[in-house]
Amino acid sequence: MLYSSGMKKPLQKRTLATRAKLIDAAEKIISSKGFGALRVEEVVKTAAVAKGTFFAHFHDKDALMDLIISGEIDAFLDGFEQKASPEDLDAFILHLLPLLQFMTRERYVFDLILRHSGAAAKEEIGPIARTFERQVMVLAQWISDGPFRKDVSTVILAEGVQAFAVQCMALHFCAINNEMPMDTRLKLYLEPWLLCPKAP
Amino acid sequence: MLYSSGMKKPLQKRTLATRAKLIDAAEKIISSKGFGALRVEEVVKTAAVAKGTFFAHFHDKDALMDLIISGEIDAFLDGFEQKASPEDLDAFILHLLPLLQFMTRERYVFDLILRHSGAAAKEEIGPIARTFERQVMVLAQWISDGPFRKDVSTVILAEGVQAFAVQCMALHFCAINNEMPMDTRLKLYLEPWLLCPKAP
DNA sequence: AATTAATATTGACCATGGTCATATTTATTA
DNA sequence: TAATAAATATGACCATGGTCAATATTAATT
Repeated sequence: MLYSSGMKKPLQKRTLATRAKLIDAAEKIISSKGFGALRVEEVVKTAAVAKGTFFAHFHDKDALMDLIISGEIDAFLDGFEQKASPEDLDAFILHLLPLLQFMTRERYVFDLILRHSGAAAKEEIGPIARTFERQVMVLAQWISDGPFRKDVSTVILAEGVQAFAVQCMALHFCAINNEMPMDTRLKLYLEPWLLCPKAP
Repeated sequence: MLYSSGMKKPLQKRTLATRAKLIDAAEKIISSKGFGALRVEEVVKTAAVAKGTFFAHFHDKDALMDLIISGEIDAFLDGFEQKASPEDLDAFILHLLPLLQFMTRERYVFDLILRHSGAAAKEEIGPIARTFERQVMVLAQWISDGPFRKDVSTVILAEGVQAFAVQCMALHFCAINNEMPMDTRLKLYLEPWLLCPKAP
């Protein structure tokens, strides 16, 4: 079974070791071939365990991806919390951009993130969904610290930024015509969203 | 092969007939068991053709879904174009709601729509992606006709509405806690988005 | 009508994610 | 430490989407 934070005794050395072997194997494959090329068969072969073992540790392939990708997103958020809040809209977008670029580095990754961002339909909220909540908190802080509109709750504003970011990322995968870079498009949305009761 | 609008001679009676059989079979299955339960095997069995035939008509299962779902969305948009534009924000949301409810009737459907809304990574823009473009046009018209802000391009505003709607639908699938109905949440976003330079 | 070219259909086969009864290992108890 | 219970690991097996060389049908050409 899958041990997520707050569950009963996930102890037992062997378990942790196997789990680590699986994750290591997966990360190795991902770093050489990308997320989309990961095959469960190859993970278990690399980790030298049986196929069934994989599914004893992760509910499905998505769950492993969820875990690994959320780890990367969390690293970005850690970085965000380190740095000072951006002092204007351009800096705001520039700060955010690397995360958006990671999320769109592969179509597969973006689809998976999208699919998991709204929390699993199940009872348990997944790792990526948690990073989305955390992202809202970070963005809300940025907004609260910056020269942005004050007539709307920072959380709503932050959720809006997230929605616009998703929109931009989705359009990023669009057909030929759409050559507008993500950050340019994002500014198009965020200007009227964050700077609305215009200050001169 | 798949004949999308604007391609060469899709004629030949037999082809059209087979294609219709496949779509009919799919719709029959969907109406009785839902989109998520559709199996290609069952479609071809119901349509009394071989499995390979399915893939001669549709690039993959998603392509068929794309076609059928886009048909339903287009029906909503037809309805929207029939009726007069909503005269305030509440009516705006109420008009839109049935479409959002259709899109969220099954998790499977929502995921598929999301995946296809940003246009296939390929060269050809798919049916659902086209409905999204069309939706922007309809929403832009609504916005232009209604008592909404005029300081931003109606197309940008419409794209924003779409982004917020997607956000609300995604959150709709969230875990237990999230009991806020979609329309309530949508209003939370659209009020500051569409009514920003507030009129009394 | 007969021949040829283009198009459509077929179904055995493959790739890959996921299941589950059984076996093995670890923890607990007598 | 031996016996027992609980937790883990195993791999044959299944479900399902998708491929493709071979076959059959329709259209075009003589």
